[in-house]
Amino acid sequence: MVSPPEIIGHGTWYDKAAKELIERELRLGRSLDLIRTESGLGASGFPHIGSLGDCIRNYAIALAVEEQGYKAEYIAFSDDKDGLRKVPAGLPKELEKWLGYPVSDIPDPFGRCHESFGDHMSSLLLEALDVIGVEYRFMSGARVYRQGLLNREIIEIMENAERAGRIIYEEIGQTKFLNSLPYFPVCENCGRIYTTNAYKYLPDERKVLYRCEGMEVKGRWLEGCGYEGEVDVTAGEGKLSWKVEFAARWKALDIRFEAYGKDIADSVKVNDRICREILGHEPPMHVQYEMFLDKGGRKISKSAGNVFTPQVWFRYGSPQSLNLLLLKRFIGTRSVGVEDIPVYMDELDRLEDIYFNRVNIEDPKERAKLRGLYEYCWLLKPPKEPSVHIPYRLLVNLARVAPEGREEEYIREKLSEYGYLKRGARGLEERIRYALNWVRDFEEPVRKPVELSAEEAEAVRRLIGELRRGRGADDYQSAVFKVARSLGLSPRRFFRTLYLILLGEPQGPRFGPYVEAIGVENAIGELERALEGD
RNA sequence: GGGCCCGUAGCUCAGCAAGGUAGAGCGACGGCCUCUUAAGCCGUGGGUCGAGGGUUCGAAUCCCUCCGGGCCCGCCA
Repeated sequence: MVSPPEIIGHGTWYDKAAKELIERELRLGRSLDLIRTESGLGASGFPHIGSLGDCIRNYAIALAVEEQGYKAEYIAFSDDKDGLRKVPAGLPKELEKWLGYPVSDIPDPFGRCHESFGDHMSSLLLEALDVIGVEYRFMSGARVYRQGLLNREIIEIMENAERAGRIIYEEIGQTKFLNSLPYFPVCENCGRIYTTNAYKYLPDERKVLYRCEGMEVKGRWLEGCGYEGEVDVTAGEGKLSWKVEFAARWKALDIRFEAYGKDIADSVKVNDRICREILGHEPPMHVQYEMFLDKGGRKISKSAGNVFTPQVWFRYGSPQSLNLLLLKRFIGTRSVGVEDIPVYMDELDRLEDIYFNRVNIEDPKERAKLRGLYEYCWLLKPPKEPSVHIPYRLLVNLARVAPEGREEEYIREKLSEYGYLKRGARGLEERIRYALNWVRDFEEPVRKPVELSAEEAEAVRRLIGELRRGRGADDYQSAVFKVARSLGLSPRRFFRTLYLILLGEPQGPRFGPYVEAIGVENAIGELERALEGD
């Protein structure tokens, strides 16, 4: 009855899903020569952490399929034929004139670094994929339409547009496609894609007739130019509505798996039926996951319009720590913010300890799962040796007090003193960089001028004298007590004042060694400034 | 209107896939260098796992109902 648990692949959710996927394909009698997974890349705004989640989760399934002994491939499909619906936060208002245009037709707002707006945005995501090590086959929607890769499916859908419209209505109650074709032509006159209404299909010529009559997009009316035209649906001068486009993609590109966020759940539901009933093709296996939400509060980056991008994460944390966030759980809404990065950095260290058997986990299933999760964080290419492990907060604390100009040296010395470097220092440099970035960006000392009483000012003056005469940490330490005693001041209070001056905090590391570390001249300089500011 | 997720220690949350002794961080409390400075370390306390029912030898975990909170979609993508 109680049989030992069978561990599939690396023991993770991905391995289990991959097994189900393969079994499903076997049941359907399809070829197993190549199992493709896919995700759509939004190209109309800055890629968010969640955008990367779409990619890496579908890629992880491809990896898991390969672990089962089959060939697999992940396709990153850029939705760059979609129109611009809203000017992303952080970009100039002038872009409003491009609302409704396909993002692949809009010039790159950042200059000439990319061919188009859409190209710029999707390349930001591709960059992140490269940093993380995701292998993908990139496809641009605009190019796919131009190359005619979806033509057979487009025609089939146009010929059955009435049925498609009914399916959409039945599934989600949307009436629009009962009267319009699920195809958006790019207006030959004004160049916009969301203002056109395709109302008639001419099967012999494979053309749709349309009027540029305008549409409401994100609560805002985009007035059409009134142009009436016709367009060949195989010419790549328009696109299918999302309500039917996925189905076309799935069949034409032979996609077997697509995990998606719940925001597009309705579209997937409709497309599943379109795929089966109109294209006669069994849709891919799906898994639905929750969204990643921005945590309010902390300012991240002005230039990025406060979007929590992968690039922001990489400033403070490793690619693998981001993978951990994205892979560890599928269900449950995740509110994420930069403040979570230390947690994931530390958790990854724990997983690494488990992977390298420095920490024993009794339950074999549990152990397999955690080791597997670690391996997937490295996209199944884990390092041969563990890295150095230092609690992120400790690094931040050290980075905060590290004397300017020799931060790294100081941090290394301290860590060595604390015994953290006994097993080597693999990856220490990056960790120090992350912590320094953290402190620079979030803990820029808000050193308010310290108000000194006459007595305290006198104490500071005397201390400066003592520091000048002193030689080394012990002298500096003693000086504080000497001065405090000479004025009948409580050393506790005096230390507090000194830390407020030097660090902006009421506490700090042992005074003498700290003064030595930052350089006694620097310390004296700070103290003199405090006197002047009085 | 339709759908999804969450509810676990004072606080923030992990654990739930594939049931097997209730976990972490922060806070609180106690201790650990000494010329009163420990951003560190060690330890302690703290939970009817939202409520009720079901399945099971066994449920935080699976199923059902209810209560409370949140999110997504609604003629765009």
